[in-house]
Amino acid sequence: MLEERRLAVLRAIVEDYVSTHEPVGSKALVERHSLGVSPATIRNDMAALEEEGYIAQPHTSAGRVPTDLGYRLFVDRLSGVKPLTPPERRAIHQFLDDAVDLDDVMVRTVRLLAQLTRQVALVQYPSLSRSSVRHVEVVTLSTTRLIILIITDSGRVEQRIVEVPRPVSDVQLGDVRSRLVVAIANKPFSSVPDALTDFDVAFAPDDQLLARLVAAAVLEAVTERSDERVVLGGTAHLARYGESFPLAIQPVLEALEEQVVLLRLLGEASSLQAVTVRIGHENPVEGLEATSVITARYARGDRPAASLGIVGPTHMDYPGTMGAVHAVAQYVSRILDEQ
Amino acid sequence: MLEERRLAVLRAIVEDYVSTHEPVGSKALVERHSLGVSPATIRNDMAALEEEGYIAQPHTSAGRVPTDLGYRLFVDRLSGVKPLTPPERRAIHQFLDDAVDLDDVMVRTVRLLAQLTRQVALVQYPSLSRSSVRHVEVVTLSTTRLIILIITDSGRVEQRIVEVPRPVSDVQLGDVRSRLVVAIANKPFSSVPDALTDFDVAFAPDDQLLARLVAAAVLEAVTERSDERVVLGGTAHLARYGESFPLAIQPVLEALEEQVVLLRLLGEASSLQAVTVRIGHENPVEGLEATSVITARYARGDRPAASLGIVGPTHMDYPGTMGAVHAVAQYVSRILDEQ
DNA sequence: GTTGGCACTCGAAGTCCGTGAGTGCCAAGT
DNA sequence: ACTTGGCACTCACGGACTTCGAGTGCCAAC
Repeated sequence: MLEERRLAVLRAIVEDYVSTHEPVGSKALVERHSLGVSPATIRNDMAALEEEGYIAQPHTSAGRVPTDLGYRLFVDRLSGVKPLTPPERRAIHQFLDDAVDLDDVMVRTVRLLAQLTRQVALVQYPSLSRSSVRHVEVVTLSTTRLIILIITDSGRVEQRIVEVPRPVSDVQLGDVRSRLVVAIANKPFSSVPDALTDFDVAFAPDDQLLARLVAAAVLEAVTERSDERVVLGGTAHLARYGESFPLAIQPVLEALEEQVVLLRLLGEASSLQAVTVRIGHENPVEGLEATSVITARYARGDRPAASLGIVGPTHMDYPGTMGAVHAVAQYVSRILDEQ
Repeated sequence: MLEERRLAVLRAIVEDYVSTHEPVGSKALVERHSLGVSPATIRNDMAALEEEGYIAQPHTSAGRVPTDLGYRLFVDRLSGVKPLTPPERRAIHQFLDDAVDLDDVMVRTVRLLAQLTRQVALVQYPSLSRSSVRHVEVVTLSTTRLIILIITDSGRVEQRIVEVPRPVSDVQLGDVRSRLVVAIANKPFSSVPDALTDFDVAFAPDDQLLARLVAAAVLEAVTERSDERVVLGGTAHLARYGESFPLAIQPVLEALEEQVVLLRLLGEASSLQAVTVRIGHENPVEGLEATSVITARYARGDRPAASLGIVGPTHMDYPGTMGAVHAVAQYVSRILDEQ
């Protein structure tokens, strides 16, 4: 009973603080929520909550503000995931259905997510590591430059440019191409390294160097996890917090410019269904101590593909944002599946 | 004599304001620059300059600040383009020489430019309109989905996905592919539309729909100026102006999220050699009234390819920034040329 | 055309309250 | 054993007031 009300108080504090962005006091709390007790009682609960580390006062004689720990408890036990409204769902549909290719899906998704959540959005390209090779093509750009194209079953195209020391004849090229196709076409990426070991030995001695170079480039394209590309959008939302809040945007913008950082933010998402929330200091990235990251995985068919999510201030609308991230991940999965 | 000193005063004001970001007064001016006259004289000149609209006072009894017009005069007549230091040149070299493909060149360039100028950097992909088709490839992704790849002579790969109503046989596909190659391989983009008119009539009636769909996709890829892609970087620099300056970053970030806007910023650059500077309100984009844009064209071989540049507050170091933009454009031209 | 002098302006920064939201604690009430 | 009203206390915030000084325009003298 007692414990229960305390949690209700915490929930109310989080909700009020998120909507007003101002420290919330006992009196205001009683007025805005029908808690059925007096401010004095609330004060006792607040003192307890503060003791336990869930809330804090910016200074004596100010209202309370949730701590990271408070948000954590709120997310874990006090809030659900708010489903989207039908109009929102419809908007997602319309927006994503018009996408023409994979790049377009990614760009549209990031825009959509930024718009829905009014936060900075991140979308990772589907992982290559579970893709397979649909087709390989080798084309000359000039006499000593080749471009190798690897088309995956997901419609993604990886390219690598190879410089060769000596001009390549059409015959040589044809030879390499056909052997390459035989070796790796329709094989999963994971088996390509095996398939290409000793790729060069079958060639005439003069062509072995060429074969080696091509094989190396293919290998690089397949293993180098260049799939780890992240699209970013909605950074303007960062500027919305009119300096009044403890969110210095410079370090955040800086962090977001690093692909590596973006990958780390998205990378550690857990299970497929759930939405992952990382709050404030829980976040492994320097410069983002005052932000929370909400991510979800999306899938292609039955296998997880990659993650998407948002970055925003810790005092955000968790239920709503989690709902949006979840919904978008689902829809992206569906879109990819259709293709 | 008189006229000359007035210009010297304007130059001094711009230089001081750019370095201190504070309105500059007559006394400070005399102290920091050896103008050889007294503050009172400077005041007279300042009054004249203000009369003519080159400088303004934020409020009575404050120093002067250059107006957009003042910066314009400064750029046109008072400042040169500051060449880079040898170490800087070396850094550019090293940084760009490691690029492995076109995407990489673009990404590295934008980083480099942002770092050198400490401003937001923009780099446009080389124009496709002057490219020619190196090779075309058609590959099936599933029975009813094809992917068309167009490899340009600059090593860029354009892709389009085509949905076809009926499954396509290997024979049909081979037919389409070979005819497509005959029709457009090694032709400049500009002549592709002509080359593809009536592409379908040579096919068997049953295959004409397929041919039409493929031709349409190729045409779209070639004409849709999808070359108009801009890479953006260094947005964190926007946050450097600690709120103290009349640069609200939100509208700027918003503007920079629109590809269309970026293209407009880069699009109207003038001649190949010169660096274009657009100051404050001269800028055609809403939200960027308080920023200046400095752009330069880069080339591939002898033909202009596209533009790159930076966006920053009007009170920036014009000579240095112009130097950096110019130098980077040159180096990018060189790199592209080598490839 | 230049200069020193001088009165004037006015934003920035500091100081000094008054106000009020908010707190913690306590004793009384249920 | 909680809850509650009462009460003294704290302290950030905002307004009013003042001081300070950089900077100005103007003018008479050089």
